[in-house]
Amino acid sequence: MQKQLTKIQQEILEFLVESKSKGIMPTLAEIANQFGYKNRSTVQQHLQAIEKKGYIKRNSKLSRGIELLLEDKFFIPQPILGEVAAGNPLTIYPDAIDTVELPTIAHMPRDSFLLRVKGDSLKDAYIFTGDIVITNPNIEVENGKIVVAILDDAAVVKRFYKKSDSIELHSENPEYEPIIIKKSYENFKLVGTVVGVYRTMNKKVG
Amino acid sequence: MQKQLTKIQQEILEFLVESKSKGIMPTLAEIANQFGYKNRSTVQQHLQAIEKKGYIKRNSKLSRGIELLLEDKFFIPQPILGEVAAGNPLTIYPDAIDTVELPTIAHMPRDSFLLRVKGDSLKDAYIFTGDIVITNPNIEVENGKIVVAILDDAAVVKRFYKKSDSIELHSENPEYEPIIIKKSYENFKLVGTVVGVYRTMNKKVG
DNA sequence: AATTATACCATACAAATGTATGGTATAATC
DNA sequence: GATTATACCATACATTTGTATGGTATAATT
Repeated sequence: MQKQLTKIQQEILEFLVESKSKGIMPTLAEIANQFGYKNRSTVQQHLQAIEKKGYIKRNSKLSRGIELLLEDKFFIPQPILGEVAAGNPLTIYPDAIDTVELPTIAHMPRDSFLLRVKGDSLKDAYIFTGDIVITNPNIEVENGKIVVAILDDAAVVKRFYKKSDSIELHSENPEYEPIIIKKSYENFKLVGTVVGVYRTMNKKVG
Repeated sequence: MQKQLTKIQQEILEFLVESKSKGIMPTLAEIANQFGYKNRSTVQQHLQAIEKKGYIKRNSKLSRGIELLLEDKFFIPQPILGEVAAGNPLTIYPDAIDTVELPTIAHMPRDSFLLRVKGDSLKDAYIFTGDIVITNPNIEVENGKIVVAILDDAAVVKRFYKKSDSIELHSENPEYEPIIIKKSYENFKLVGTVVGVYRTMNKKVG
């Protein structure tokens, strides 16, 4: 069991976790700057205290060498941009509707975003309500891949098939009919390709 | 479209991706050391070339300040240590049996490892054959969590319940009976807690 | 009353770090 | 034949970085 951190130590640790989620650990100077300290020694001493209590490990003389221990106990909120329907289309929201607490284990590349799935039309592709799909708008959409698309101002996640004069969005669940979009139809936009599915085990599922 | 990298540039870029997956970008000196260069300027010039071709961004004067662009095109092979049965116990392998290409989006904490699931006893917890479970041995096992355990030299992934004089491993699939282990039984060992599930979308599933 | 933990500051220093400049050599391209 | 890209080297330098030491002040604990 870890010892209790003081409020300031907790704030510094949170800053470390947040930094790590952005991909780069801060230097002492950057931490000092963040908290308005005029001196790196102040930070140094806080870090020593945090290390002594077992939350981090400082790698001697290595720049940006702070390691987070107990990584999976640190959670950072990530915005969820909307809910995406695996069954019938759902409305997509302009701003983040919710946040999901991803462990620092799940790094977000800058150009990807998260969507939470609602509905069960992709259940035969093993994607379920509550799953977070990692969506990348910069990956070329290919036949047979699972994509996120906006159709009439609603978002869907479906398997993509390009035909000669139309685009078909298939569900894997036979209860749902494929959506067929004629090429002339304008209220259709591909958002991105689903590159992965991530599910945390923090909350009991099922 | 990106310009073609030379072989050396490609190797350096791969080293950067690998480093990032380990959580910390290298300094010029560390790269030089890795490739046997006697001088940081050599690295500096390679990085300039890689940046010019659009693969990375160097943040001026910032230590370890290399950013990876096109992150989702970078995949790093991670060893899968074995197969884990969600149904009946499977043999566990001493060494890596395979590798999976995880995108850099899925960060591996140093102390976690990957196991590939085989079997469908956890299908009601939405874990299926082929899924990669991220397992952390340093997280306290709690009631109701999904854990990996070794039972008679076979590995299983099940939901964990501690009773007064026994441990029960439950499947979510009613077709499988719970495994009940008496406290006196010795050929049982908890391996770790499943902290996440990752599934790539590269191969067609279903 | 004495001790300890916390929360800052200033000053100092060796090593690490990114950067710059100039040089050599080879292969490919124009 | 001239130019350009590639692939190294050496030397140099201003900053950055982690670390060390010593100091002040407050609150909590013994």
